[in-house]
Amino acid sequence: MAHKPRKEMIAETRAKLLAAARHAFATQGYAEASMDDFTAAAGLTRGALYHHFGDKKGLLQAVIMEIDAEMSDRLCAISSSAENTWRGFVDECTAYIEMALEPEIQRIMLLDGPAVLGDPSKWPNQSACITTMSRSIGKLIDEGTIRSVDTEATARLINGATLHAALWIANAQDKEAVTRKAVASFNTLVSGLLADPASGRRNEERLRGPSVSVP
Amino acid sequence: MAHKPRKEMIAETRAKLLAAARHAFATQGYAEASMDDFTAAAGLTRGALYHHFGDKKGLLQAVIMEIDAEMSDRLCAISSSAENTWRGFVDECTAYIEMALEPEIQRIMLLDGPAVLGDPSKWPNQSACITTMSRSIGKLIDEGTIRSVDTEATARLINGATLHAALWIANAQDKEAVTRKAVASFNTLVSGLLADPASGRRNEERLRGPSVSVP
DNA sequence: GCCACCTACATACGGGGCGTATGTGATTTA
DNA sequence: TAAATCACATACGCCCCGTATGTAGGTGGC
Repeated sequence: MAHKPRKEMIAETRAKLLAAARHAFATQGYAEASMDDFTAAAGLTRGALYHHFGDKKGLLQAVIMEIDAEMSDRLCAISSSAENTWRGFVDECTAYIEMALEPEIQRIMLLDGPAVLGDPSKWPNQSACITTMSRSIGKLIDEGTIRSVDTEATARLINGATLHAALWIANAQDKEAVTRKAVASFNTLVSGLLADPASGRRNEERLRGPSVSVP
Repeated sequence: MAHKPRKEMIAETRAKLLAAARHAFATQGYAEASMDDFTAAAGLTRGALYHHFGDKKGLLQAVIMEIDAEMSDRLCAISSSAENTWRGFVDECTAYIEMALEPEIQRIMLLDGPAVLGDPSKWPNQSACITTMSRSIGKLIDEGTIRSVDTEATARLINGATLHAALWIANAQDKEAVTRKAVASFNTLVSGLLADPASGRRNEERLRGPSVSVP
């Protein structure tokens, strides 16, 4: 195995740079992360970085696309394995909150990403998470479970609500108590979407229990 | 009027620095704004700035506190002048969306602020907007208009939802169409809070019309 | 199989921005 | 009026980004 094929070597260095940057951005934040430092940690120099990603923003964009794809995969897996569509939708939302509690996602996707690259809806990946959630909402409308609303608008509203809830939880002292409050309020809110409010309120009681777990 | 009193001169330079920084942060963003440049634009130097605000972050914090106070005042005025509590609450939410459409607020309060200073809930001012909204929700619960939910949690969820809606609208091409969709979905969502869903759905029709105007 | 070429990456250079240390003139206090 | 304080300016060094240039190893044509 004297030499790996060239393409493979290139992909490997690219991956190493991406991983190093991702780690640095997650732990120190975009602004504080020195390109010299984390390229050196990957056994490379800034030259390689500029060759592959253009500039620091381009690097962040690449990191974000990677994380976004991972998040989307996780959400799809969750919603597709639920017993019914509505339950899958709620699971998806709570999973979103849980993901937003992860420091890496919070720092890169929720704080630095929007500040450096602008509104996520304009990101190249078109924020796959929103797309996933929009699809779930569309299914619920087709089923007649929820009222006929604009899927993207609703997805964005819910997205924003859960996201902020996660930020709140992550910075709270008593995470469990705050999580419980947030989930309860969230369930009340989304019950407004249901076509049959009465059934929604029955469901709500059932859901209030094991919705979100805190690490 | 040979010389103004000293205290007044000091307050004046502080205000000049604050205004210059606020303008620079709003138009160029925190990271791109050069302290040398905008202090010079105010007829001063970085020395004055470090004397008054400690460092660049401290300056941003001061700017944020100023804007936050202004936003809180505006929201209070709106909710207190409504015909009833629920209507005041909805007005408050739509006003929040409108404010988030202003480039200055969007850039400083929604993008750079959280990225540089961390979660707004930990800001010194405790984000007066959230407090204002929590109070409104508390009143609605006392009235029996809405169901008994945790006020802060609900305020944060709604806050996040409206905020994201605003970001979405601001970056859309057809702002009016997007605004209409967002407002409609928002009304559907918050109807989940109402104690009497049926009355809520009646109200909703009434509200769907002139809720948010786009500049 | 040799040579010109290209590509992936390293090295070198310049500029700008932040933070700090130090200086200075005006104002206050005794 | 002399000393001390304070508001602000000046000067310096460091770090970090982006670009321009260099180089070695692989690639393709003949």
